[in-house]
Amino acid sequence: MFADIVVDIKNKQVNRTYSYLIPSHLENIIKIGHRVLVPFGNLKRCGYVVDIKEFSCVSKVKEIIDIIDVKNILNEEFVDIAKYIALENFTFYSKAFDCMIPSILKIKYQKVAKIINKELLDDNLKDIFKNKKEISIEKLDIEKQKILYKAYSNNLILIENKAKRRKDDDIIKMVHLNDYDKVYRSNSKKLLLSYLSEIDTDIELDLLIESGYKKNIINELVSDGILSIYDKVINHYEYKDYEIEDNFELNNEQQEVFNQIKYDKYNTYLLHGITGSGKTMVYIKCISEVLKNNKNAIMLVPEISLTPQITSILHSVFKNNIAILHSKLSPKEKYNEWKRIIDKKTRIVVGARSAIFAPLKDLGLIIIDEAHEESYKQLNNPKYNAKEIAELRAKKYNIPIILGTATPDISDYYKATSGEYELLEIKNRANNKPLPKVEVVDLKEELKCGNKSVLSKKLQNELTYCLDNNNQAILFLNRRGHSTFVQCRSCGEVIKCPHCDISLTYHMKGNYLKCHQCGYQIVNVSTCPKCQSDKIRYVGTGTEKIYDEVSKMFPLAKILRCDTDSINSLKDYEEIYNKFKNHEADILIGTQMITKGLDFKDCTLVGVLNADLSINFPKYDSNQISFNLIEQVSGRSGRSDKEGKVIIQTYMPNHFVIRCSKNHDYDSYFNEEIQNRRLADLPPFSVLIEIMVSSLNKDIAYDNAQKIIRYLSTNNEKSIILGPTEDYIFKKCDKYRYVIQIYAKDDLILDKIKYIYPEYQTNKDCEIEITRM
DNA sequence: AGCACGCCGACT
DNA sequence: GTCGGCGTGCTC
Repeated sequence: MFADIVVDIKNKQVNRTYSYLIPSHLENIIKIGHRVLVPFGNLKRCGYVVDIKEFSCVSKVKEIIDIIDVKNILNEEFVDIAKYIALENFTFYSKAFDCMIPSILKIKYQKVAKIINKELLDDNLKDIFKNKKEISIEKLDIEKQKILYKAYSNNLILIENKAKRRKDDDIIKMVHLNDYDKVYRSNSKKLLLSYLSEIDTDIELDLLIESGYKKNIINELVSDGILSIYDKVINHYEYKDYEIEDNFELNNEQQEVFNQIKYDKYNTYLLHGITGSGKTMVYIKCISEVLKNNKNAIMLVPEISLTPQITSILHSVFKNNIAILHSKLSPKEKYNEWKRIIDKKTRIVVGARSAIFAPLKDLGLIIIDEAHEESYKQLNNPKYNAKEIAELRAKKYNIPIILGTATPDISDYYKATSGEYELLEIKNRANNKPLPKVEVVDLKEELKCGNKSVLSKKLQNELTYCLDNNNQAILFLNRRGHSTFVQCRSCGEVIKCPHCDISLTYHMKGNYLKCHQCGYQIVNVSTCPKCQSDKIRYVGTGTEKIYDEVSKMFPLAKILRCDTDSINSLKDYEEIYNKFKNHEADILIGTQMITKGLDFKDCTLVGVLNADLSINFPKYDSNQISFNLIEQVSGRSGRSDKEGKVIIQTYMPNHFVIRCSKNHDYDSYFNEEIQNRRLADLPPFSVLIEIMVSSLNKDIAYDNAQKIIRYLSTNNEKSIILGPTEDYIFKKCDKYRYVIQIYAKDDLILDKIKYIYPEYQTNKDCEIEITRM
């Protein structure tokens, strides 16, 4: 038998399958999805079995060396998913496999030098080897490496490539005593043999060695055929009985939604429920239902923000039947959760984007909470959209997907209205409280009145009122990361990255300037690089500045800051979350992080400090992103008996996004936005594709972009092709970047686009990157 | 990725 | 003449 194998090398030239002979002793053992060790050139590499065939048309096939995982960690389903990712998102096959395997299980490759014969070594070499038989080359300094390569070319030593796998916790080496009649004189051998016949069962090798029996004695007996060593796979827990405490009642609206979901066929339900409508309760009922039918469920949530509270709710209901996967787990912790899934110790997986690859079998349901979130798309290595993977898996198992959100993605809602998805709605909050009142403050007017503060008069008053009544407030500023930059007050020079088109970001910790595009750094800048003036100014507009200003205005209030700069781990986040929840602080200032799913009963005021930041962002879906953000953050206000209030600060009070958010009017917003999209041929009326053409040479990049446009334009009638235009960041890492936008309206052009990629696989002067938006 | 092969300049 | 630089092409 032969296996088609994808070799674990991320390189354009080997991004295909290679055919290998399956050795007879591994036939029927090697299955699709197995990881195997294969010879490749003079390398030993990990390979993924993607197909098994009777014949091979290749004349010089090599044989598979060995199987890497005794237990199959991937299967046909994941092989198909990997193919999909590689093909649809223009990436390497092996890269696509990477995201399905816990990092701890990834194969480490190393190059080692081995001694052939000690007598061949001169003093120099002996010194390098010390007393070892083989040494790893990469760790040595360059001079020593040179000596070794020289010795290798003179046939004095061997150099080999090795592939190492982490020791598997669930595979243990067992020692078995065979029948024998040989009599040993060696005392230690006699001792060992008498011990083994005494216990009369197989024993772990490690245990024997721990009890003082020497490895070489055991090995000698193995080579004499007296003992044999074999791998034993431990674990294999079956699902335990589970008690589900789902005896809470759904309200009528929730119950009606629950009743409409059918579990025996592939279907996508769009659950449109306003903030606070109790979507989580519906999810829990649905998951219980699936478990009752002996099937399992995956639930995706965006990033870490939901985990502390969602997991505590789910934990209280599902106990240990739940595994949690998120990006802030250490590789070891991730692996532990992953193994619980593989070992069938858990039946529900909750996690961020990558949890869609959870090796859960017998799927019965996939839930995607906050389905409008952008974070379900991974932007690079490899690019994929967790929603699409969910679709693949749901089709495979013929099961439903639930997309839950208060602010559906425009394309999703369009599909729901056109019948492709099934629309489920919850129109009232679970506690029947009205949505918070929203007031819009025109920042132009504030400026006219001479208020230069980040907080409008209105917001200041509301904040005072809120704090006086011992309530809590959230202030939201949509400024991602650190947005401080450095400017010279003498000449006005803004310090920019020499390799990119953006200004450098100041890092207080460590006192250095860093380019967030290419990583370029300068330490301790005290004078202007242009005019040598020492009048350097740090300009900040991030949450840090807001924090300072608000603490000056409200010196008695306890204030917390929550953004990517102040949060390093899930623990930090949970600490802030719990502090605010327990009312140990009065004001929470933050970025996107604080907009999602949080539930604080004393929070009655939400301030959106600058709604325009996201509306003006140069993206086709900036309206949608803004509406979602405002709606989501508004939903944090007044979730319990206390009435909530929202203040939106903007320079564009008449923009339809602001107008509709003011009344929490999704329908009007949808109608206006879908109209915009229809007129501009934007999704869902086309597939938006961006091709980025980049080169160190500006002209080469431009000419190639032109060439691609000419190619795509021939015989194209329906689709719209725009560009080439300079990218938002025109120069990045010394490369000039041009962008082509395609509003694809038929499959023809999509096929054509797939042909562009191979053309540029070997072009060194000019790179392309294709992204489906 | 890593190596062999082949073509060119610069040196014992 | 040869040594070593890197550009090119191949690995089942």
